[in-house]
Amino acid sequence: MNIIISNSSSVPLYEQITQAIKQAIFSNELKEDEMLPSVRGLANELKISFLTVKKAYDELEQEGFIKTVQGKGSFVAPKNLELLREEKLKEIQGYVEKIKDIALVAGISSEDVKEIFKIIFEEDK
Amino acid sequence: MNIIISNSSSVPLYEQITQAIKQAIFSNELKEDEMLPSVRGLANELKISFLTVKKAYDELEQEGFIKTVQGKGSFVAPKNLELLREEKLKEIQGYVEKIKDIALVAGISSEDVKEIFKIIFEEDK
DNA sequence: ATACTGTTATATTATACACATAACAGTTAA
DNA sequence: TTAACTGTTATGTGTATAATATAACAGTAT
Repeated sequence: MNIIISNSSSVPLYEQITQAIKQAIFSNELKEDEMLPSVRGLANELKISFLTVKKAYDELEQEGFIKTVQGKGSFVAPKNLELLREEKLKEIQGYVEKIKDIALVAGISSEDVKEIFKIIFEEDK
Repeated sequence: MNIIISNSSSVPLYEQITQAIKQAIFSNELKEDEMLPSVRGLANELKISFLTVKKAYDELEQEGFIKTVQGKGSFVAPKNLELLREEKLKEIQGYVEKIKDIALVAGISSEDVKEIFKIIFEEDK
């Protein structure tokens, strides 16, 4: 696993881990049914507590990305393309919400935002 | 001042206040040189601690939206809203570009993004 | 049995947020 | 000048989240 985490980031360590693993799953670096690093193994590798890794894995399992079996380990769940798509849609939703907040505070109309959308999405089509 | 805050929001109270006041300044509900509610006055109105209001006001002053004078009060700063607006537009542009990248990778159509946009921007009014 | 896996419990440290209380300081009008 | 407003500062409390350390417990495989 190639995971880089930063102690100084405002993003919690366990979130950085879940993000990195999701990314690995999306890019197929981690394949279906493949075993993830053990909680203690990854913790040692990253020089953090295994509890932090466990928290990340719990979140990944909660969201359906991995399956964990006590005594055996954690494994990439059978891929569900719809789930992955939902994940990306949520990400986009988050950005749109940020845009909405900015527009609201700055008195920028939804028409102005729509115009930006048009320009960006059509600029190289 | 018509400020609505929610302590169940993940956004800190003082941030909710700064956002609301920025919005009031942008919408000209609060005009240039106009006095803001006193820290204690607004705190009483919102039934929160004046320290929380002060933190919000400190942030607003830090960002140049208001000027505070001890003994007198806090006042809307001389505006340069056009520049601020331009800044915000650029910020939005950056987010839209991120969205475009995500959508491309995940095979999400611009129509789907447009749909998300519609939902988010119309959900509260 | 041993050495791996994951799980759970308890306690500690640090930080951010919000609060209450009290005292202090500047401005203004009665 | 005093009273009643403004903002400022200091101290302490409570809560939540994040991350840690340590220890013990439980399942799996060889």
